[in-house]
Amino acid sequence: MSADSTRASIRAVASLAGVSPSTVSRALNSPELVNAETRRRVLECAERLGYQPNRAAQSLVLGRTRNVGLIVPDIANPFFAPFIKGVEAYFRDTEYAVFLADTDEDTATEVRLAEAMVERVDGLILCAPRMSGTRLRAIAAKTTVVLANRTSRAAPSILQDFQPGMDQAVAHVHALGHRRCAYLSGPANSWSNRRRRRFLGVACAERGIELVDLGPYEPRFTDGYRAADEVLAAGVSAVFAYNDLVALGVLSRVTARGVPVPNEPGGRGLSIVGFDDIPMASMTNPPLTTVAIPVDAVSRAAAATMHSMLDPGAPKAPPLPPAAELATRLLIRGTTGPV
Amino acid sequence: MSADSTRASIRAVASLAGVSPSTVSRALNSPELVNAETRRRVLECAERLGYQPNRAAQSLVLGRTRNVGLIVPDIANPFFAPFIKGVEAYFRDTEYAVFLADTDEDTATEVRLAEAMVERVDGLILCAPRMSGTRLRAIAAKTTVVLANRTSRAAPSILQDFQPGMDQAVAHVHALGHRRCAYLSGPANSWSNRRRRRFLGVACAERGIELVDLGPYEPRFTDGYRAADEVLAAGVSAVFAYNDLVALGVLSRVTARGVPVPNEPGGRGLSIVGFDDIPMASMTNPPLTTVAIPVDAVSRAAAATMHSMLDPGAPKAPPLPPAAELATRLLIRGTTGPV
DNA sequence: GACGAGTATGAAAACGTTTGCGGAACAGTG
DNA sequence: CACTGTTCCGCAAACGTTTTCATACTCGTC
Repeated sequence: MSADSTRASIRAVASLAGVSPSTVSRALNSPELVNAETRRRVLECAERLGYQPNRAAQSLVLGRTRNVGLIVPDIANPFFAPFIKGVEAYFRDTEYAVFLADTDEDTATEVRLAEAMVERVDGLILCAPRMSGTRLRAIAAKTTVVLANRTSRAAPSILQDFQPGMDQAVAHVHALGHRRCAYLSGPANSWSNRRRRRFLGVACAERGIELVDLGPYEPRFTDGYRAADEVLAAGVSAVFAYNDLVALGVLSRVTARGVPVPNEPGGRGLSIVGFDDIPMASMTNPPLTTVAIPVDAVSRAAAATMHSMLDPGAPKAPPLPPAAELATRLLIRGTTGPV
Repeated sequence: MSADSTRASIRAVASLAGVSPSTVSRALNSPELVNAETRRRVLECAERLGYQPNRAAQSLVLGRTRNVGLIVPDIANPFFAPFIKGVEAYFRDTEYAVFLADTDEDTATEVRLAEAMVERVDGLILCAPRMSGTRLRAIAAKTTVVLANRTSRAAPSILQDFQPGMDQAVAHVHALGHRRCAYLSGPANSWSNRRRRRFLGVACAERGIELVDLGPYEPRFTDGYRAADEVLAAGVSAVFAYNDLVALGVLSRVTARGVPVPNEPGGRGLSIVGFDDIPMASMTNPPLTTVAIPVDAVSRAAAATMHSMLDPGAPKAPPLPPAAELATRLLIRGTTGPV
């Protein structure tokens, strides 16, 4: 029921195999340095004793933990689930284990967690971190970090190219006849939010669409409720939400208020465009038109980058996927229609 | 950009403070053993050098890592998110860090991950593990384990009491006039599934409701699609799904096929009852009637149990919440109606 | 038959802590 | 003053590995 019964040490297998601990270590880590026959014997003895090298001792002498940390703002946000899974899947058949933590979208928690992790990992993957650039640099000084959805000179970052998706979305909405739209802003200190807003602004300006800013809102379903009423009050015919959760909140609330989605011939109604393409987005009624993010590519790229930074000679790890893979794109479904 | 620049060791602060390493260690860990003044000086020096004890060295000598592992079947299953958050929140202001891993609902992966974690943690919280009892015992022999949603003699388990919720659900459906219902089974080797099915069976038998078994299905939205068609073919007026994801899949597919939810006066239609009360459940149209699980209580109890097993003298950790807290209960929303 | 080049192995140091043991200083007691 | 007890602190061992260095042995080669 507990971790007692003194696990077999390297010395135990050494004496069982009639060799020195050094030889056991070599047999395990650098096979080419030991005689094939003794190696076989050592391995057999190790197997017999159920020998597992003590991680702490290895870490101590090697100066590395074989752990990597992964910090995301919110596990419950379905956008991050595939990201997490991607990273975990990458490291699964690696000697690394991954520490996952969730900051609850809170910057202070994020910093605390990052500090706590630094001591236990070789590298830290920060997904959409909100902390200040200074903090980020401080962390990056202490360990290897890779950023996703956030730029910084302190560490390499994996980014999506928001432009194509945003451009397609605006073109789509413009083609449907919308001329006055709203943007539901996400957290103010979020890099994603600023980028999305920027490209949206550019695309709208190019096409002569008037853009109303609302928010900021937390990227949660319930914040979409709040947003919905403001959207309706703002007198726009279409709305771009910071992300799908907010969009779905809007959809739910707007529908409940009897406003048709998408717009109806009579001029009433609202078109909604989300962002992320979370699984739920295709399950609603009507299904959500949204800008899809190549999250698998992003997570794999982040993991691979980390891996190759930690083990420069790693066998896996294509350095970086071609930029094209990271492009966003519009998925037209049921929540957008002609005005 | 990397983890170099040789962090300050305990020796460095010792020599700066003009004491021996032992004294520094004691000043940090057992304040009562050192003179107040020297302690102050040591602490100040440690602070000045930004000293952080080397975790690996501590682990090596203490034989404990101050890490706990948490393994769940699927992060993307929104039922687990609150569970994870609960555990993480509990350990946040503790000296423990938590390793989270996701098995992708795969037993082999689960075993692999558990094995990998055993070397890196002091204890393992297994949420709804699918592995065999034998395996479970093997793991429990190597480290401290706490189970959630799974019984075993090998380790303490935190369970929900499915009975009240199931009973309420059946009573509700019975009151609405349903007499022939289906159960959409979850994974065959899932303890939750067996329990849910059992109590459901009993409650239905008591009230003279005929119960049709369908499945098993994976607990995913898309499996709900598949299930929906079988449900419709089975000629039942109400269905109990293994969990909310499946229920929502059914809802989506059934609605798409033009079958009203809930039942209409004419005799057509279907009533749907889910299980878990995931956030999405209240967001659909109509919102899902479901059996809510006290997931916060379960996760906190699991974490607290682990904590008190690891540090018997822990200051926090109320041993176990009263059993009542762990009872499930029915949430009547929009997907159930009179037949 | 000595020598150089490999090849295979062991001894020991090192990694950074914690902690048992003992010693020094000091105060209190007879 | 001799003693006992306390308080504070340093020495050194120990934790389980990896790796450097040295050594012993085996082969060919001149």
